[in-house]
Amino acid sequence: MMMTQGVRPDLLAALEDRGHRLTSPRRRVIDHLSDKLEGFSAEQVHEELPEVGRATIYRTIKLLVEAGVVCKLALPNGSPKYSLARFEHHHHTVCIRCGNVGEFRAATIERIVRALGSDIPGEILGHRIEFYICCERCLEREDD
Amino acid sequence: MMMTQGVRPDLLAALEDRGHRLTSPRRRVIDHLSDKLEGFSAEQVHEELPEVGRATIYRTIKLLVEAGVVCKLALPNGSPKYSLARFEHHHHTVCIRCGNVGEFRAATIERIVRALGSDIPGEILGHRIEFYICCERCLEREDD
DNA sequence: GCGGCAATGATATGTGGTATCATATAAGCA
DNA sequence: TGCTTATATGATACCACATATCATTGCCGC
Repeated sequence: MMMTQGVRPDLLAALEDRGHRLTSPRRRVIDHLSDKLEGFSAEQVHEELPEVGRATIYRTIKLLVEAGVVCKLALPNGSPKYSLARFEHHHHTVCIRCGNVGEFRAATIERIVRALGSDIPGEILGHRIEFYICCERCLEREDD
Repeated sequence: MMMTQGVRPDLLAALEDRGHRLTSPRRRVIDHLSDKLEGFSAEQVHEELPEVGRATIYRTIKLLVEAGVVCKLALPNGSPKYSLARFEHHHHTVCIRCGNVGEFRAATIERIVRALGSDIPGEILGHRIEFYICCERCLEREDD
């Protein structure tokens, strides 16, 4: 099982390492996010933390994304969603029923991506790979 | 080379086949899009076709996306972009310098996606794969 | 050619996010 | 420990991208 207690210091350190101040609004946002094993939206965090300004919520999440400890992904309709990054480089599964976000690493994908380099004209700078799924929990619930 | 003249009838037919009326605003939008070998945004089309209402631009593009003849993709920052669909199922390359959108099909990717099914808990409903590149034209321009 | 229903477009609203800027505060330094 | 100042905050305004509303228009099947 993933250790959840370890996330908070990582997020704090990520900001500190990049020369940002550990202000109390930022601590509050990070405390709040540390619990979120599922994906979250910025608006949702804003509703859950009304004592922290909207702009600060967005700014803090943006800093965490830039630091690589939170990732921004997109639902099929394009609406944004954030999730804590557990692995360095990975891809996402998003359950389109419950919105749960999973992570997976796949060496095969990385190998394919490299191999595709020759088919694609120009220089590959990055990629985005997301799988839209119906998760096991939601599949079970459908059987009721 | 891709035939460009053939796109317009395809787009018109896509709407007609789904029971939508071929109104003059829709024809105007489709006429305009037929030329667009590069990606485009809805706002851009709106600016270029001020005589067609904003809502109608968005509605028409949405219908074309639903019909599968236009695809919606996202830049790395998440901002949306549309492109004419040349192939049935494909993935995109987006040049982050000039915004040009390319398409590619890769049987390898589809095979990998199927194989990954066993690694991913739940049922795979769809996926999104986008490559962010610097296209050849922009690479050349950098050499100046 | 006409009537109904789909489509239009002006307007308002919603969501996700950034710019501005006066005020507050973290944290390096004396 | 308390000063200094660059950095961060948050209220507000604004922007991009889009959808909801609804009175009016016009496509197209009869």
